[in-house]
Amino acid sequence: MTVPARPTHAETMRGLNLALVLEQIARHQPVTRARLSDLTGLTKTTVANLVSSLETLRLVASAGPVREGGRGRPGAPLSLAPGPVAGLGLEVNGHYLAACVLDLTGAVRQREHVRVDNRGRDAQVTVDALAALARRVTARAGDDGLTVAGTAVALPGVFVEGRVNAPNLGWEAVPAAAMLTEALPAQAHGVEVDNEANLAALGELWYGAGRGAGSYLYLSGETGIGAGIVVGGELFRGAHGAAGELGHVVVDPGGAACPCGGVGCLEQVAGLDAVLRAGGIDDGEESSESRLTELVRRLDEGDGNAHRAINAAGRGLAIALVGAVNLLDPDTVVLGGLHARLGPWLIPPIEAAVTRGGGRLRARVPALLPSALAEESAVRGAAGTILSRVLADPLSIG
Amino acid sequence: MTVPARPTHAETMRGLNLALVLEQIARHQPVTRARLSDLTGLTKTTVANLVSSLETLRLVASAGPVREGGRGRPGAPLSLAPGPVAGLGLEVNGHYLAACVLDLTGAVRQREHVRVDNRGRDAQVTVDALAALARRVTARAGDDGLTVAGTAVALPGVFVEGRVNAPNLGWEAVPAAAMLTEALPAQAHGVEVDNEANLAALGELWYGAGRGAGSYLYLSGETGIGAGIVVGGELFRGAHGAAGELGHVVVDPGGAACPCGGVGCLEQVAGLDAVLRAGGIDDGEESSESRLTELVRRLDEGDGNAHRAINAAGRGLAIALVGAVNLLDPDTVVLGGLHARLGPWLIPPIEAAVTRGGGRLRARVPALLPSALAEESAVRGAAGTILSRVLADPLSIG
DNA sequence: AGAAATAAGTCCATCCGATAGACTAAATAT
DNA sequence: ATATTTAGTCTATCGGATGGACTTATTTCT
Repeated sequence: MTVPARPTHAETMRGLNLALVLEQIARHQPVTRARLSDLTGLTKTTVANLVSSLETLRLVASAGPVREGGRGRPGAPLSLAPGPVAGLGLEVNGHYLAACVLDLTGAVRQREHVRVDNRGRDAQVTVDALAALARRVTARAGDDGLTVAGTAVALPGVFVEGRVNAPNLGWEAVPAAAMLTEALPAQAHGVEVDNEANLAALGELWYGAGRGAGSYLYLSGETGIGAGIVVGGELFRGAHGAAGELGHVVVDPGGAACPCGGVGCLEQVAGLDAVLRAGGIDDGEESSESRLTELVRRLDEGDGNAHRAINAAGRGLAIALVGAVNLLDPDTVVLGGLHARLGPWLIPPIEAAVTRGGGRLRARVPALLPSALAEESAVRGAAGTILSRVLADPLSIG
Repeated sequence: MTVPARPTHAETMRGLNLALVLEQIARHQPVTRARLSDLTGLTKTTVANLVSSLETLRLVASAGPVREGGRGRPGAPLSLAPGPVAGLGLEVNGHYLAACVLDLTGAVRQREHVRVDNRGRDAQVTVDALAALARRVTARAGDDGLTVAGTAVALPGVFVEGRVNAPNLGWEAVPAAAMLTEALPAQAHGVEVDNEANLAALGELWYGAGRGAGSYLYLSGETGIGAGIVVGGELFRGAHGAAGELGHVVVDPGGAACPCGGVGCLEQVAGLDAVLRAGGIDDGEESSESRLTELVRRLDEGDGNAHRAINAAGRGLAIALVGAVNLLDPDTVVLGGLHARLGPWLIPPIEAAVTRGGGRLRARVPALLPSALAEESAVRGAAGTILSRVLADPLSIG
């Protein structure tokens, strides 16, 4: 269906085949050249050629001779090199800053998580703190023999023409990408910025609850509610990159007004503040973390207000998800953040509603899973973005 | 991001470049080889080579020497050949059968529309009638010097493992693709079957209201309500091809039960039957066509029931569309079928609601347009599907 | 009108990268 | 030890894009 916009010449062909071989190595490692020839449909000769390029790029290395006792000459097994290429993932959230470095094999080589209240802090101050964190982590990764090939940052906001609106941070039209490029170490050139829900969805896809799924909806619930939509192993971003604003789907036509301008938005019944308030937990001075823990305690105790709050949230989520499932046809739904914590109470009623609503239309009802990476989904996804680019275009690291 | 699953070799490269050149000819015709070289980034030599292949495939021909008074030697302008390659589009609907033949330039070379009530008719009978229609149209196209390169069929149903469930036709698990392949003329080998809303969305995309849009939601409203989702010029089908079931989005949590198993589905307030019933128009013997005309008459007259009915439908559609727009981020919404007819009454309130709901989050509120092709969207889209395949892979026509 | 300039299109030698198949290497089976 | 089997390398070849020289058709300058 899609025709490439650019011409294809011999080098393009080589790039595509390099990526193809590298991808198969990643998927089947350790793997011999002979097997790669079968997997890719390329000749043994060509595979040997491509592999030798990948070796000089230091993306691939021969792993120990893992034999499995066949007949003829044993093959030389190849695997992704655990260095020097690495991806750096960063995250800014209302309540913390986080960073992690992944090597090509997807292993976490560095991680750091700093609790700090970023809500309402000056954007420049937050960016500087993030840059400092990035420098620390990058330095430690360097000591470990790793070179960061790129950086991606997860932000809880919507991107409009290169500027970020992040209500939960108090950011309005902040040129985050530019500020970060400025503040980050030079080797992190070409910083990418993306929505937290999108990157968390990718994190779960590559390293967490979505690994088997191939196509799903990741629900990112904190103060705001967003969704990352994965279809056929790729993120669905919509026309302007603003897809997935599940928090403002209407779930209660007669309900309360929302700051977004609408009425009865999901966020108003299933967002963090709404749930805590309805659960009878005061704003107070405490962190939302400890207030959430308190809510969970009351739920365990059987407190009536807490249960009414979570039932309302469950009903809202069910309505929104029935709609999303009907529109998007995913095969799994992953609950993250707040809703992963509340999974034990939320999942059964939502599952029932999704099965009922439109259930007769569909061959299979999507499964509902809690996030597997908890607060790390977004940083892992961010770092993975860099790795996935390297895998898709090995020559890009020059 | 995406790595091709298949190896790339010299011939693959050629195929891609052929498609690239052909696509540019389609987009910029009439166009000279020199200009194509600029547009594609391929050398003059290569372009000349590729064009000569396209000429022997009879996909491209030199159009009259349209000069624009430049200096040097004038170029030989190339255009898509208006034959012999053509695509055949078919449609089965509750109330009619339709067919059309498009040549490569997208011109309608044959069309036929047969009013017939297919609801509850035996599927085999309907398929045979469709095949007869296809044969007639194909024969006439043949007299006109056209060869049908493929056939696509639009059905108002959901596809589950190759079988169609089409409640509005009374079809359950009908192996439509197989039956059609059997019944249709041999040259139509490899018949494709797709959802009516999807093909109508493509029809509007290529030849109708979506031509400028690039990314939109097409609302296909008759007895059932479906949506075709176009993003970046491509159809979004979801994990199992069942995306776009907008009719079963929940818009009235306390509302009526729907045969799908859910409660308060959009179809129950904005589907054809629901609107007619609420508008006080009896079932009777008349066709839904004439009943709809009657509703429009009463709306013009200012009848209270009719207005209440359409207001309820508008509210439901607004809720569903606010959700869909938030999730999918299209830049346009196109109303088709029933809702195109009722556009004058529906569009203003929906537009207001979509602007309110989530309006502050988005840079631009999507435009709302009525369908430009009316009942022809789906057949045109179906035929266009064939043409788009030829354009994307010129060698496929051998 | 003739010459110079300009642009389009063709021809040819070359280069890049994949291929097929012969050849070498390293293991097991007899 | 020898035959067999499988892995990996080497070499000639082929398909297809390239760059630059060449031819052709038209406008502009003199």
